[in-house]
Amino acid sequence: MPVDPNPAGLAAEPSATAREQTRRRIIDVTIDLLERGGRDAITTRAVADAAGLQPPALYRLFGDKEGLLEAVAAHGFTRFLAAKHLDPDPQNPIKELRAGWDLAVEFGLANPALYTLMYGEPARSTIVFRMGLELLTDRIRRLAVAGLLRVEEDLAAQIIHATARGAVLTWLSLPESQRNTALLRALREAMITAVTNEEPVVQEQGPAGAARALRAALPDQRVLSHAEQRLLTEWLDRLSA
Amino acid sequence: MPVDPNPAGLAAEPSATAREQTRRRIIDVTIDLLERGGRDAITTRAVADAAGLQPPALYRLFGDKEGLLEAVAAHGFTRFLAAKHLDPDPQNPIKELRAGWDLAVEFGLANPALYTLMYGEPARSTIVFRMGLELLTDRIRRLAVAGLLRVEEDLAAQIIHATARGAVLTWLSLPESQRNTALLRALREAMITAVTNEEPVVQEQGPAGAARALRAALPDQRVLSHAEQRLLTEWLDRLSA
DNA sequence: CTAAAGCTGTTAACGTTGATAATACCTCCG
DNA sequence: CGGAGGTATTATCAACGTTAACAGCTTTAG
Repeated sequence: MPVDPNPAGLAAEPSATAREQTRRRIIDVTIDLLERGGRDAITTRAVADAAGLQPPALYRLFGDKEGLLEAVAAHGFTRFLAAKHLDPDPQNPIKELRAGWDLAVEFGLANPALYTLMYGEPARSTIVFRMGLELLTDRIRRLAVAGLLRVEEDLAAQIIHATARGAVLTWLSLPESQRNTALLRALREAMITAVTNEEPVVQEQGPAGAARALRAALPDQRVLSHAEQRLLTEWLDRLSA
Repeated sequence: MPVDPNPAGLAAEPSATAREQTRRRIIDVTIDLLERGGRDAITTRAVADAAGLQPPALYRLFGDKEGLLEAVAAHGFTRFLAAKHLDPDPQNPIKELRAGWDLAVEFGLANPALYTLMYGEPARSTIVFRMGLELLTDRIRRLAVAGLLRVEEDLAAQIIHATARGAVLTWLSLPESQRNTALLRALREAMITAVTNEEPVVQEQGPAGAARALRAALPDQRVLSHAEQRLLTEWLDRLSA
């Protein structure tokens, strides 16, 4: 693993290092090759040729063909997200969740070869997989704060990802004549009902509202001891104030 | 495409033709190689060697490496289904639908390499894809007859397939420490509510929802000490589950 | 019974692929 | 000026998918 050529992080921001520039160029031509000729069009020779290099140069920059593919996957996704502008201050968290799911699916349908590269084999690119999941955390957090989350946050992220992944891959497997957007809508709404509550379980947002809601529901719980519940109740009272 | 050596369908049932026997042997050793060494372990030379043949023999039997992989995918699935015995006269079609979905997912989790081969790339094996969908038609038909189907039959099949596919691939992408069968249950029930008219069981919310809301809002609070917040977070995690 | 036809499988080889060692270029710094 | 260190190149390797040419064996035709 090569070290950062600019460890101090000084200046040098405007134009990235030459190394980074060639990396970007290679990644770009690789994505181009991928979308043009499919997965098998990516050979070290073809990529090097399209980037104006010789094959061994790739190995110094990416270590491996797998490394190149990982870099391509990661960059392809972030590039797509950068093109879209996300609502900076959303108000309806469920609406926002729908939009996020649609965005992920749209990416897959618009870049089938790249998507297949990223999410076809489960073995590859746990990095990209985690990137995608972490992208959801903010949205899910907002749902939780609003008292709209039906399941744990991690599980919610997994459900959202799984439905989107199944939607994209199934869609791409269907012959065009059988593709119907009703499939996408149905899966999205199934995701919504699995992840969210229709009615918020807390009246007002913030710690105080949530604390009051929890305090009201506390008598039903069975996982805390009496002593724990006593102390918890005290804290909830303080938080409610 | 070679013609059936026994077009009349007379006798000759007990032992298949020699051609079919070697095909089976090759397919078997290929599945073995696949499960043992992953996708890349399938090379024409390795397969031929394991089957006691020379590589060109494969080309006469399967035409192509892709043809071999198709045959492997198709046979792997049917072999799994043959091992399970399906309820010949089911009475509750929704229960049967759940069982069918579980079966498909179970197959994926038990044969990850084979499943990835079949359902990783959407381009490959539209044959196997259709086989899987058609396997659902009977179950879906029974739902429709009972008046329990919420959507068109084709769409229902697609939804069932997509949720199972997303479930398996997502599960396999997760590190073992994060795998939780709640994901599978949640996706299965989401599928049920999307496909059938069954009223979703209004699961008792209890304190979990409020606990999740409070946990998400906790970083904003200012009335509890660090230590108190730590302990509280732990309790909230338990209450959320 | 003999000879042609047809499978089935082999040997040998071709072009391509991912990958690496050895080497040349080039720039920066003392 | 003269190394040092990074960068890219040439030459090459082993492995892969695939094909042509040919050899053994069984079945069928005359």
